[in-house]
Amino acid sequence: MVATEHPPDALTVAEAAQAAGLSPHTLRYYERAGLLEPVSRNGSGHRRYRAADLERINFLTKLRGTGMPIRDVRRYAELMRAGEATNEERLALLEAHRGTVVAKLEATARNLELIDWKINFYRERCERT
Amino acid sequence: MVATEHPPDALTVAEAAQAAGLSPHTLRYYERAGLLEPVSRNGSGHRRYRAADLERINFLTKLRGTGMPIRDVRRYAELMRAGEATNEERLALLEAHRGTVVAKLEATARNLELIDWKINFYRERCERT
DNA sequence: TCTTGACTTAGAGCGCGCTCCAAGGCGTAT
DNA sequence: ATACGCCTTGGAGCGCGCTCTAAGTCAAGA
Repeated sequence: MVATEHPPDALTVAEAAQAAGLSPHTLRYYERAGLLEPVSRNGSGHRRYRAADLERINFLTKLRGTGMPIRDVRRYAELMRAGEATNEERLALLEAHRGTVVAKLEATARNLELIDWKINFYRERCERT
Repeated sequence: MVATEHPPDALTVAEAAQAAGLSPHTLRYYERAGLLEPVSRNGSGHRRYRAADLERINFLTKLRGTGMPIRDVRRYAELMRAGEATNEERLALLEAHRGTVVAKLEATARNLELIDWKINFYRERCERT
């Protein structure tokens, strides 16, 4: 069988990766790189992902999905590990990231305007009514 | 003097790079990589950028600025070189890219929602009114 | 004449973010 | 017993997009 003992509701690395839309390789890499706390293991040393792990993975994929660099995600993870005292800094990190993302969205939208203009240009030239 | 003879209104690589918000290195790299037609040279073999070059550079920075991969920009440049017969394909390329960009914008906006939620969470927790 | 400084090239190097490989372990099915 | 299949690890490799280096050319100024 694949997932040996499934004690409570824990997922294997393959299952968790699938659920997160990542590869098992990537999920292990994130853990090694300090983006994720070391996840619990079963008797054979295999990773077992529980709901809390999946939630953290979900949030980190949002961070990555908005372009936050690995090193900043790691920083965020370190702050999590450091406890409640770091709430202010976590907030600052997220706010700074938000600013970056919004700026990037706006810049992309502006760049897209010229591309749209060019698309219209070609549409007319191609006599597609 | 820096820019030897400035015959009509042509810019040196440094000037053109500055105008485009790129480095001279990058501008030469784009030319080598086929993203840009070989630009004209002065008697000493130095590049001289004219208005038409600057326009093409401007457009390619929009493509790059919306995340189009180098290889696709090169493809677009090849189509330009191949003449009017490729208008349809150029249009298709730009439309496909537009779709990719819009999808990415939407995905980013969705990802940002959860991040915003988290920001609000921390704002409350930090008792910042 | 010599120095300065921007230019030229081919090619090497780099940071990022994965992605994969090799060698080995463990638990179940045959 | 043996094979299968998924797991483990450290470390190598890769694709992308620059970014820089080295060695050399050229034109102008002192």
